[in-house]
Formats: sequence, C-alpha cells, structure tokens
Amino acid sequence: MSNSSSAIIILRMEISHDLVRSPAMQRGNYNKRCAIISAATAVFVRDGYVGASIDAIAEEANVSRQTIYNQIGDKERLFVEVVRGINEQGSARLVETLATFPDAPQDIGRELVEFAIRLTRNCLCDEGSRALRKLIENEGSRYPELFETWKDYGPGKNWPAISARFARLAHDGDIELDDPDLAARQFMALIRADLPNEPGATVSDAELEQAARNGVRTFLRAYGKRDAALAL
Amino acid sequence: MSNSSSAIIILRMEISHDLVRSPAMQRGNYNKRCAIISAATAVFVRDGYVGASIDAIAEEANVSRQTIYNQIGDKERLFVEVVRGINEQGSARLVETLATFPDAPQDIGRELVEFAIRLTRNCLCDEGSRALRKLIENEGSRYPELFETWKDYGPGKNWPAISARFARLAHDGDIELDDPDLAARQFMALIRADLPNEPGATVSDAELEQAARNGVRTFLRAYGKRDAALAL
DNA sequence: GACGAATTGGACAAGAGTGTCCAAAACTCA
DNA sequence: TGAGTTTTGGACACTCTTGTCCAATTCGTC
Repeated sequence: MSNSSSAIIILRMEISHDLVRSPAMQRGNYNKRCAIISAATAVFVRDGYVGASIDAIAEEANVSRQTIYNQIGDKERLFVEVVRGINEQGSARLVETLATFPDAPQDIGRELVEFAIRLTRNCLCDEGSRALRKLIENEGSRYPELFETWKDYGPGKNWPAISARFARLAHDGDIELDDPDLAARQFMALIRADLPNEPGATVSDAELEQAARNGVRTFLRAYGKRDAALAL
Repeated sequence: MSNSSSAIIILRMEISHDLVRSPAMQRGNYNKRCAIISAATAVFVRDGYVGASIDAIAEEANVSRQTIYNQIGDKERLFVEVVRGINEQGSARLVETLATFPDAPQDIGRELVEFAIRLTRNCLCDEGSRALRKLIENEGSRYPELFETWKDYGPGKNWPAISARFARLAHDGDIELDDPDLAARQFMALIRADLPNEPGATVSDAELEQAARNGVRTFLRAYGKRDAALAL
C-alpha cells in the first residue's frame, strides 16, 4: 500500500473477486482463511496496525505463521481484508436494522424509541463499528485509500436511506421538518448523546432504553406534532 | 507503566510537582524540555504510541536522542507527559470558553449560536482535543490509568459547569427544562451533529456557523420558550 | 494405502527500535 | 578565562518484527 492509488484498486478487486467466489473459498482452506481474518480483526482492533504482529495473529488463529503468508499475503493485504470484512458486516447490519423503521406508526414516540434501541444495539454500540472507526481513524492518515473506501462502503452509504425514512414520516404528517438530512443527523446524535462514549464501556439494557427515550423525547419536542413527546 | 497502579501515581506526582515549579524548569534546559514535549505530542498524535519512535521525536525537536533520555526518561514517561500537557491545555480552554456563556441573554437564539461557535472552535474542533481523544482511545486499553486521569482532568471535569449554566437559564425563565445535565449533553451533541466527523477535516467558518445554527435551532425548538427558535 | 496439496515449525537475513555508555564539544555563569 | 553542566553523536547490545526458504508432517481424496 505504499502507492496510494494501487491499494484501493486492490481492495475493490478483492470485493468483486469475492462476489464470484474466489477459488480459495471453494476449497478446503476456507475455514483456515476465515479463522485467520477473524483473528486478524481481533488483533488489529486491539493493537492497531503497527502494534499487531503476524505472530500474535497466527497464535490467535491457531495457525502457523507461514499459513497466513500462503493464504493471504503480507500484512497490508491482511489489513485490507480485515477492513473489508468489518465494513461488509456493519453495512449489512445497518440495512437490516433500517428495514424495521416505523413507516406508518400508531404510536410514534414508542416506536421511534424501540427503533432507536435497535439502531444503537446493532449499529452504534456494536464492537465492529467502533473497531472500524478506530482503525480508520488511526491508519486513515497513513492509508488515505481506506478512508475513501470507508465513505463508499461504510455507514455513510446508508445515510440517505435513513433520511428518506424521516422524509416519509414528514410527508405522511407524523412529524414536521424541512430538512430530512439534518433531522436524520440530529436523531442519530441525540440518541447517541446519552450513551457513555468510552471505548470499552458496556451499556445495560436499562441505560440503553433510557438514552433512547431521552433522545427521542427531545427529537419529538423539536419535530413532533401536537404532544407526541409528552407520553415519553 | 507495566504496573497499573504505579503509573497514575507518577502522573499525579508530576502534576503537583509542576505546580511548585520543578528544578528542571528553573534552569536553562526548560526550552529543550518544552521542545521535546511539544515534538513528542506531534509525533505521538500522528503515529500513535507504538508507531512513534524516539528518533523521530528527537529529530522533530531538533535535539539529540540522548537529551530526551536525560531530560524526561523512557518512552512511557514521555507519553504520560504528553497526555498531561494536552489535558491541561484543553481544560484551560474549556473553562475560558465557558466563561462566555450567555447568562442573561437579550436574544437567546443569537447568543447561544455565538457561544456554540466559540465552543466548537476552541474545544471540539481543536486539534488537541481530537488528538487526546484519539490517544486515549488507542492506548487506553493498554494503559487504563490514562483513562482515569482523563476522566479526572479532562473535559468531563467541566461538564457540571456547563449544565449549571443551562440550569440557570432555566431558572431565569429563558428556557424550559427539567434535567439540565441531559440538556447540556444534548446541546453538545446537537452542535456537533452537523460537523464532519472525519479526523483531519477542516471546517470553514460558514460551515461552522451553519452547524451551530442548526443545532441551536433544534435545541430551542425542544427547550425554548415561545418562538425562540423561529428567528434562526 | 498412495498421491498431491496444504500445513507446520524452525532457521534465517534484514531492518528497525529501545535504552545505555562514553568521550568530545558546546554552553552557562561567575 | 575557566569550572561545571549539558548536549551531542556515534557505537553498542538487545529485542522484536517482517518476510522467505525448506524439509518434515499432516490432510483430503481417490
């Protein structure tokens, strides 16, 4: 990845390569490959790019170091593979969660709170997202390509989908807003505002529900019709 | 810092030590020491703890490597010193900015927007805060003491001061809220929601003002009296 | 069981970083 | 100028990491 433009090409090639099922995945070494990438994810997340050693990854994967070089290649290639994996998982989870957005709410307050809880649990609090964010933030300056890929394949891709949901709510008269994109950003910010932002902190269900309720209440005070926020 | 409890003791000793002016600062090597810590800050922020090399720091400080070992000690000691420095600066800036909170506003909307702009510029957008956050996030798992110190000396210390300002606004009848702490957290989240959250992004004055206006407008829609948000 | 492919573990060279030691040079202050 | 301190740069031992090579072993499949 010493060359800035070559790495992103490699990354994209890998993605399409994967869609047609790489030969490596059809044969028996698929499990080993999986174990390696999974272990690499854990170690990269824990120690960062520089701090992660191939030996540590090999040990975590219960695999010889040579196998890593056989299966994937060098450290950069491994890193790219890890980022791609986290990206795909996170993106899938976001799409999945977004499908449960309350499109035609009976009780908009309650349903938005429940959606916020799901969103936080699946996409914001989850380890993968935090980890990717951290990796991108750390190595992004050294490998700007990762940053680009993050914007293309990461959570950013799905933001328009979120704001579209709010636009629909507004169109149906459930809320009142002029800028759905802004509303979506503020919704995310508000339900995140009340969560502990320390890296390793675990959030109990009760805390999570309280945070979601607080965020949605303020959101509906600002954008809801009539007394939508009062019941919360 | 191999021992968990010893490091924080060292850190705290250094702080009190500094208040009575360490002998090192009284003599001529004060400038060198400053240059070293300043350079170390830059390099640690750029490359992280593991990625930063003493040689790179020495070069950045225009100082021989041996001088670093003479003046400060080993790498861990240097790191602690850097975190302390960023902490103190950030804390001071926050207190300073907080002093300009509109206590008796004529035009609450405009004055809150202006305060939000100052807060963002001085404390949220600023390089030191982002850098410290990043360092803490990265090395926090390896050095839990840093995390503790961050909570004690970092921005968290001043949150009660922020919510006290909002409580006063509410008491004076300028806004309506029941939980000042919650309101303060949401205020911060809202004015942050509209900023680009990429690490190295620069924010223009226009973007900053727009973001502040958007955040304050929603805040006042939720918590303001009468039509306080309309003018924005 | 036998063949081919994958895996293992150990050895290896090359490079980089840490921390120490030391003698020469530069600086400070009287 | 001179004594005492600081700084410098180079040499050094030590450790860790990366990536390659290779022979022995294991595994999958026929």
